[in-house]
Amino acid sequence: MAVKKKDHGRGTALASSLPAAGMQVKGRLWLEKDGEAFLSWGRVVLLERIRDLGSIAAAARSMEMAYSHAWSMVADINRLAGEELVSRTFGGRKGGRAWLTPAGEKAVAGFWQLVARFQEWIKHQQF
Amino acid sequence: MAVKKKDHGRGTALASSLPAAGMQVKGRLWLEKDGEAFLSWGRVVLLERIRDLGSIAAAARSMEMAYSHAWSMVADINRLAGEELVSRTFGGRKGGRAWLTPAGEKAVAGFWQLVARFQEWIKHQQF
DNA sequence: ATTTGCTATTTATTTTTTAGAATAACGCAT
DNA sequence: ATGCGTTATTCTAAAAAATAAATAGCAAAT
Repeated sequence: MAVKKKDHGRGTALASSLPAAGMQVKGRLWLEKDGEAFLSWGRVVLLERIRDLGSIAAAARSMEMAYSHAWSMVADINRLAGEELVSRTFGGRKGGRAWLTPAGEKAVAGFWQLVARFQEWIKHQQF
Repeated sequence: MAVKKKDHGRGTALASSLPAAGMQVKGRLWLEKDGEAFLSWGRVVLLERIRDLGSIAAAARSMEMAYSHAWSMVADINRLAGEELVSRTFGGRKGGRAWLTPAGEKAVAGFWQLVARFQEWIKHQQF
């Protein structure tokens, strides 16, 4: 397998330093709202997949994640954001669909900007 | 309980930004050697406890960690370092003891220096 | 009305991770 | 030589996390 589908787990690094003597500094960032996990790598990837694929079910499948898990993540994200980052309808010929609101798009973009700064910082760290 | 004893788990942040609107940037760093986890917060705390308490068993107890888990962490750390960061003897009146080698002390100090830089960086990040 | 494929929700199962228990070996001190 | 509390090691149990399964509701299109 060329690229792992499930490369967004908890222990997985978001950034890493340039290797020196086989030793690398690895790191991970996430956002908390009122002390509760709000956005992390995996969650932001999920949001992007929802945007790209148009449904929570398809997004979950593409990440080899259980639908119920993806669904509860979306519920948490919307609740903690205090507004909908993901909107959806259900019913209809195609069963329903889900999409990112403008606030959702902003959150995704903002997270990746933060990650980019982190990657830049960590690149210059050494042990 | 004033201070949690087990505050060094995988999902626990090493650093966090100043809270803005209830939203905080949290982060975690670790070191990998040849792609395998080498030093992380929990492992470095374990090394410090070994230094302070003089045995792996006492260190594990103080962190409410199973001895067998602490023991295998020490084995991994020494293996990945390519030299002993923790030395030990066994047998004797007091059963045996463990201590940090100079290389072990250096590793602990170096890790906290890295963490300090990380905390300084993340403090100024915002989402 | 029926079909369709999703959302929504709960419950059960599996997997993974971590803790715990149990046993042997060790060697110094008594 | 015996007792002691550790290191060392393996195996089992428990806890946590993730997946899977199962069911109902929905509304557009046929």
